[in-house]
Amino acid sequence: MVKRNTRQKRIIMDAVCSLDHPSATAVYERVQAIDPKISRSTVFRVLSDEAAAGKLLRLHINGTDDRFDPTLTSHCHIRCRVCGKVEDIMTDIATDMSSDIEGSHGYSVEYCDVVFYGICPDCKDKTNSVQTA
Amino acid sequence: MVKRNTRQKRIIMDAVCSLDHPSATAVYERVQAIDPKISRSTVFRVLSDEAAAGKLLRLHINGTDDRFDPTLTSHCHIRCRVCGKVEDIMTDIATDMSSDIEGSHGYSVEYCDVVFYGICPDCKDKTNSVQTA
DNA sequence: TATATAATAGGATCAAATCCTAATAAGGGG
DNA sequence: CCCCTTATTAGGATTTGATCCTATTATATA
Repeated sequence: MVKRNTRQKRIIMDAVCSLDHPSATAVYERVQAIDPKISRSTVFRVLSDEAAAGKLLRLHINGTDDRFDPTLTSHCHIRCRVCGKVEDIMTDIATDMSSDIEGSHGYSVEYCDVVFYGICPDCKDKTNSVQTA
Repeated sequence: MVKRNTRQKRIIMDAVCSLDHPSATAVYERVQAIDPKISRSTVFRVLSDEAAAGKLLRLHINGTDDRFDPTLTSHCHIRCRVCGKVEDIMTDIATDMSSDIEGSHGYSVEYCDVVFYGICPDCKDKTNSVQTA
């Protein structure tokens, strides 16, 4: 008996998928709304375990707590420094970079995190309307 | 009177420069060895302030606490998952990527973090010698 | 269905980071 | 060169994301 498919685990994974790059706390709040009996430690443990098992990505993004991402294909992220939103960027540039690094630095590269920081179109629009008002 | 050049600040910045991508705690320990009267909160505050002022980079790297880097020119990082070492990779690929993102996603990109994870040449050698032994 | 044990609930605990306030000292003005 | 304003620090309290601990629960196999 290796791994059990528990109700808690299903609810937690559903929450990750239905939210947008949520933090563990955000997942916990969503899960609480569905079943208040599910404990914080279960949420943190399941997220950690699933990330360690490669079922989720665990993202370290400047200025926020860790985020979780069910999208496993190679991609980048971008965070708006105004509204805090994190978005996927489906590009595979990192793969080319990884092989460059292998050659030039002698590392075996296993994984690559690329995070852009900036201002999203929505927040740019808002800033502009304030300026022109 | 805008900003003061204090002895504590000088010691802390020297420590960051003499260490290799140190965490705040590593800086604190180095600083303690020089002057045990300098408090932990001063170290954390100075590092945060200098990072916010753009005098240092603050790196969020998976599986470790924040690291600080006095190198301000655009570059990437790589972390060995065996020994934990963090190295600079002086490449400017991120700049090209940033302008791509501006075009395709409408963001104003201000900054980009690129972190590779893998195994450094030293740790690879050790692994090999164990295997062949 | 019975049972061995993986997984959870809930609280305790840990550590990085921040906050608070009286005391200190940097550095510009006189 | 010294004084005075106030930015900065020391030191401890506090916050918070995350992990750990243990009795209890419930999954999945025989």
